[in-house]
Amino acid sequence: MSNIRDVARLAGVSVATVSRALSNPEKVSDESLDKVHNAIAQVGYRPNMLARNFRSARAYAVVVLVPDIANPFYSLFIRALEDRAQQKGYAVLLGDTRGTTEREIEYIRRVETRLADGIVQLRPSSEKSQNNIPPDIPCVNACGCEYTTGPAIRIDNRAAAKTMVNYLISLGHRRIGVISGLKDNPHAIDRLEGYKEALAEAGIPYEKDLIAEGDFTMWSGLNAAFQFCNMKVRPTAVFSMNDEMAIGAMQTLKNQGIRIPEDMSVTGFDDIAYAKYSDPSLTTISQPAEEMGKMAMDMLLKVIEGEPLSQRECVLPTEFIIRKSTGPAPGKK
Amino acid sequence: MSNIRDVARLAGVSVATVSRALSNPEKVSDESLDKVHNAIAQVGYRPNMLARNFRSARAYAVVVLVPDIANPFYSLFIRALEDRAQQKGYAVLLGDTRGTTEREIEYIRRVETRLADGIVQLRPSSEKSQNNIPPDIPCVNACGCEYTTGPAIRIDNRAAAKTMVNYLISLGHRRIGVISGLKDNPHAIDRLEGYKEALAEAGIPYEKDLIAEGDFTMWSGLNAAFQFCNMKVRPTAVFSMNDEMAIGAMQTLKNQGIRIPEDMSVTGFDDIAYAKYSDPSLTTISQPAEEMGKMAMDMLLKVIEGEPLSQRECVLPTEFIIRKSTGPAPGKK
DNA sequence: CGGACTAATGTAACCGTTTACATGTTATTT
DNA sequence: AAATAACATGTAAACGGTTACATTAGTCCG
Repeated sequence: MSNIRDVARLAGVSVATVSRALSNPEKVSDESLDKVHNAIAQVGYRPNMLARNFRSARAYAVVVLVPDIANPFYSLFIRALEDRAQQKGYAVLLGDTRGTTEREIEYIRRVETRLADGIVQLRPSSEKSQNNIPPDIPCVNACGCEYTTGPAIRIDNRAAAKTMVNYLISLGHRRIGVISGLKDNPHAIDRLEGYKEALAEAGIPYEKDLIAEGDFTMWSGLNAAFQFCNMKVRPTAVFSMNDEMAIGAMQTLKNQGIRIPEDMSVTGFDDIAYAKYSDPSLTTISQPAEEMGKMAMDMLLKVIEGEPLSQRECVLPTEFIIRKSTGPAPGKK
Repeated sequence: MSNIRDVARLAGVSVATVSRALSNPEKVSDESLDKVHNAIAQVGYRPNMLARNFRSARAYAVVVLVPDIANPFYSLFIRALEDRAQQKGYAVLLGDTRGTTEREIEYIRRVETRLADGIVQLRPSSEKSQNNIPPDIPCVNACGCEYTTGPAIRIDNRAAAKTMVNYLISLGHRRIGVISGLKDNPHAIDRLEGYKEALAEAGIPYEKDLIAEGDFTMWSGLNAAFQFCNMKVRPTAVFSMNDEMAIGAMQTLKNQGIRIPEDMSVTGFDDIAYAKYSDPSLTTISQPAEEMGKMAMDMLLKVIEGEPLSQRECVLPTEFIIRKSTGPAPGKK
């Protein structure tokens, strides 16, 4: 494998000139440039980026900490993140933590040992939930909530949830079930807040029994729905905190002979690709996953470069999408 | 940031001893080991992996070339791949090509410039389809077909398709539509081969009109289904080459008032998570995505280390899963 | 007791770049 | 014509580890 010295020798110039020809061509005469390019072509030289990175003390890589890459919302986000990273000359190291702290720490070590320059954190974190990332390492939280500290990209979960519940209320629903995420999940907390606000403003009392806990998987949505089926007085609408659980729940409801939306309305959150193709298609909140991925990368790069951020956190707008899984409450028109 | 020399000075030993204490502790006396560990703790030393990798001329990273990370089959595969990579001390560089050759080449350059040690290729390739990866760089094709050359992990697409079509035939179907991938996609070619074989063995003539071309997206499945709806004599079953297209197709069929499976059976391929929750749940072929991811990583590591492979290609078994989207052909029982 | 061997450690070269600084050449200014 | 600036290039010192080789001290054995 040829190195920069081979090229220099063959071109009849110094290594410095070769190096400059590659990274600062404007500082090199056209004549030298030619000689260098010919020599490079002749020996099939490829600069050793490992050496370059070592010298510049930069990995030109970022790790993305994601609870589960198989989750379609995350994969959409990561696709956009990676796209932007590639444009900027950075690599993306995949850090699927499977939700474990152990794994997360292993990946954080990667940046402590210089194999990556920073972290995009997709685990929603708040001041309460433990944060394993030391304060001195560049990081942006791309799935933040209202209590997230440090650089963050997020949506207004509370407002989005409130919009959705307001809509259900406007359709005449008064008993609105919730399929929540795990109780301590920051997103679940924010969204539940929005739910409560909407109820309060409509003068509907909050009932704890109407909250079923899930874990954002279809399977948990499927289970949660049974809780509603078995109630003496069933809710007429269910607000699920993500699309997967909503899809799982609809499965249960249909199996129990409950028609959607005639007997019960169901709503989701995220607007994953399948939401449009579920039966019935799902009324949901669309998160700008791609926009978030791009911004997270841009923001992280600024932190890495030490540039000041124009704003500590960036709250992106969501879109409210009405499809066929929601309708007037039974008995109303 | 402290380096190995700082540690050596503080511990009162040489840099060589520190280096050995970290990578070959058995070559160092207990006494020195202690001194080194204390010094490391005292200055908070973290070895600079960039330097280590540079010296060892290894990136300890592999790139995974994937046409689209948002495709659930791929993300499942990658999750497993990454898991294994992490175990073996390797990082996974995400290389979402979006199907473009340009992108693919940019990522291949990453290994030519030593930023990665090898490639896992998820784009199905055959001798015919262009292969941009130079023969000297370690690579395993993890989505191979019958004509894939070089180290490969794959399933027997032809046999799996044949099993599926045989099943449909056994239910009395004689007009069986196909939603294919792009004509030149190696998977589509293999699977179509299986389809033809099954028909031939049952004495059913092959009709070109029954083949609708899609591109593995739900949207294309949705479109393809119209082609069948508009036929004078509709097929009574549709064999889709992946689950997404099947789900899209079912959407169209249901909208046209065609009942599944009473009027028309629909089958998929891949067994993505949503296949179980679609309406009706989808009869499909399950690919061992996780197993494939693990094996691909193991295989690539062998190629990188220069170990001989016990077998050039590894063909993994698929599972045939019957759900509710298939039933007897109309009129049969 | 001396030679051979082993274990622990140190010294310094090396990996392939980048870049500060020095040098030489040519153009521009006074 | 001398002084100065601008440009192109070369020399060599980093960067932070690893490791071949040299050195020293201690052990074993005939």
